[in-house]
Amino acid sequence: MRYFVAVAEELHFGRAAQRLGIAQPPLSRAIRQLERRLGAALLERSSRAVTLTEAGAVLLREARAALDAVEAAERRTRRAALATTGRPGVVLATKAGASSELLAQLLAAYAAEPDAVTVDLLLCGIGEQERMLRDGRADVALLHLPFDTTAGFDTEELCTEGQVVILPAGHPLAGRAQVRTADVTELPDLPMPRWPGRDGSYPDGPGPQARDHAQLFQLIALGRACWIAPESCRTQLREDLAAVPVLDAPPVTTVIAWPPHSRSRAVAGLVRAATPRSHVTVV
Amino acid sequence: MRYFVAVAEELHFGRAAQRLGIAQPPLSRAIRQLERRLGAALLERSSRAVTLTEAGAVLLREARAALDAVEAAERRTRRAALATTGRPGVVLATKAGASSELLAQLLAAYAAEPDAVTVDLLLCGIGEQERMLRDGRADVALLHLPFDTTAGFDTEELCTEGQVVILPAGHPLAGRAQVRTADVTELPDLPMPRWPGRDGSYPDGPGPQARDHAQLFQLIALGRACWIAPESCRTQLREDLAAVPVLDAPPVTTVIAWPPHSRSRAVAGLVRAATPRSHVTVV
DNA sequence: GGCAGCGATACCTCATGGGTATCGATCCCG
DNA sequence: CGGGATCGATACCCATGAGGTATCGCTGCC
Repeated sequence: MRYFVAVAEELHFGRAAQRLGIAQPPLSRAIRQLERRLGAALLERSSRAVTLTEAGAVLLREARAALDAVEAAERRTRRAALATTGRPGVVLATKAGASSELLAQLLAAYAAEPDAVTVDLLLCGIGEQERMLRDGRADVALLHLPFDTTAGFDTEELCTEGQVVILPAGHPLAGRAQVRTADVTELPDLPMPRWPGRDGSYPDGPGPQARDHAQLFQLIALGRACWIAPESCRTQLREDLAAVPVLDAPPVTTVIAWPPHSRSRAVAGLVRAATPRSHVTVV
Repeated sequence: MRYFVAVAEELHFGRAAQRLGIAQPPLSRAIRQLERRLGAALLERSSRAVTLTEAGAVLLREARAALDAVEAAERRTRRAALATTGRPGVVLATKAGASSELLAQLLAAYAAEPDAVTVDLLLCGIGEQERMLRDGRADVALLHLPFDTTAGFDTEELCTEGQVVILPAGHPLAGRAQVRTADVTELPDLPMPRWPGRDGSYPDGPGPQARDHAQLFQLIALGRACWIAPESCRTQLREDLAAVPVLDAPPVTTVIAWPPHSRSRAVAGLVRAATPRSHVTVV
């Protein structure tokens, strides 16, 4: 299955074989044998290009999920073994540079619990938290709707906030009490920067390229870009930047998410610490 | 991993090997090797009994999920291949004998869709739908909260209904307009029947044994048992049975559920057909 | 104390996964 | 229009390792 995913992603037997660290002929045979076992044509080989069939596309999705599940099984078992012999811990995946205040509160609240263990933070790129949770590199994650998808996880809502546009301090719009999306997406002098995708390549289009938040803020301060972000980022803004609420931007909801069959008491503790409201309303 | 799950479930190398169709020594070696690869003690062997360690319990849960995911990948790919060459179809898992009216409506509404395909019904025992969905034997399922758990699936609420107690027509309580749970659980003459678990064995306790709904209704009609069930079962009641609403029984919510990464247009169609309310409210 | 039950070990066999060399079909380009 | 380059398939070989049989060693138990 790992083999099939590699070929389906590369759409090229040679490169896929190289990526897998094996030769090309065994890979060809393995795929053919998988096709015979499943009784399904997975790839269309036209001697010049390889394309996925309908069934191949289905298998690609399902196989990714399955491979993530076995990786998660191995990783979580290793961690569980470490936890009994050495220092126990729990891995929390969160977006780099987001919700620092909420995160600090959460960590403080959890640390106050009687059986709290070490919380290892895993700072992820855009949308990487889901993957981390799925393949076991993280035990629990903070996700941001509507950007991330919570499909397949148990979640608990933490907070909802509006979005602001981040502008250079001197910009004409920076004095406004509020703006609308159209006001800032159509600024020819301040285009949205482009972020690298998971493969490290930048999408086409106008706007400068930014690799991280520091670069992003630098670009904005220089008057070369603007950016829309959740309100809570205000606490991290430099002095030469301004934030103006965007009225019609979708509100961002932060949720804490964990794999549905998790029985870890550390994860349960974190979730409990993250949602004190339920206790409050009960009392 | 299959090997480990077998041993962890049997807690006995010999029986597990037999179940797997292999000899005992290779199984011992495979487990030991898995333990070395993961760097974790999974089983406590005390020469007279085998028990799970902490890490072993984690792996058991995770490995079950992973194995289900792998099976699901194979099954769904096979079905996808069949769908392109032969007759396409979608498998709907539902509890045997439940929500027949809702189900009929759903099937009718879906059949009216332009690109509807054959819907194969998979009638499941108590709580089996989740398993079917997880390991790919079903593409979509009707679940009943709070009995089933929707963990790990995408869901859409269909309807919520109260519960009724089913009594013999002549019973004193049958004339009441409503009862409370305590009124019927403490009837010494009408105990709740016992259902077989997933392994086919009956739990201990009072009450007759029933294997299916026909037997259950027969027992009630004979004045040997009573039963609490969702309101909608009234349409299937025989004439010699009566149903009385139970005030404080938890309401039952029927939801349609599907695996979160499903991109099947048939599943999407079924969900759309199941939730016409969104269309209605829009119009 | 002998026996039965159970997991571990020793040793053998063969199926299978992987490697190298090569073929056959396209497409590209001069 | 033909030669070379590209890429997947095929043929053949070898080594690893999964699985089988026989047996050991430990531990309760009658």
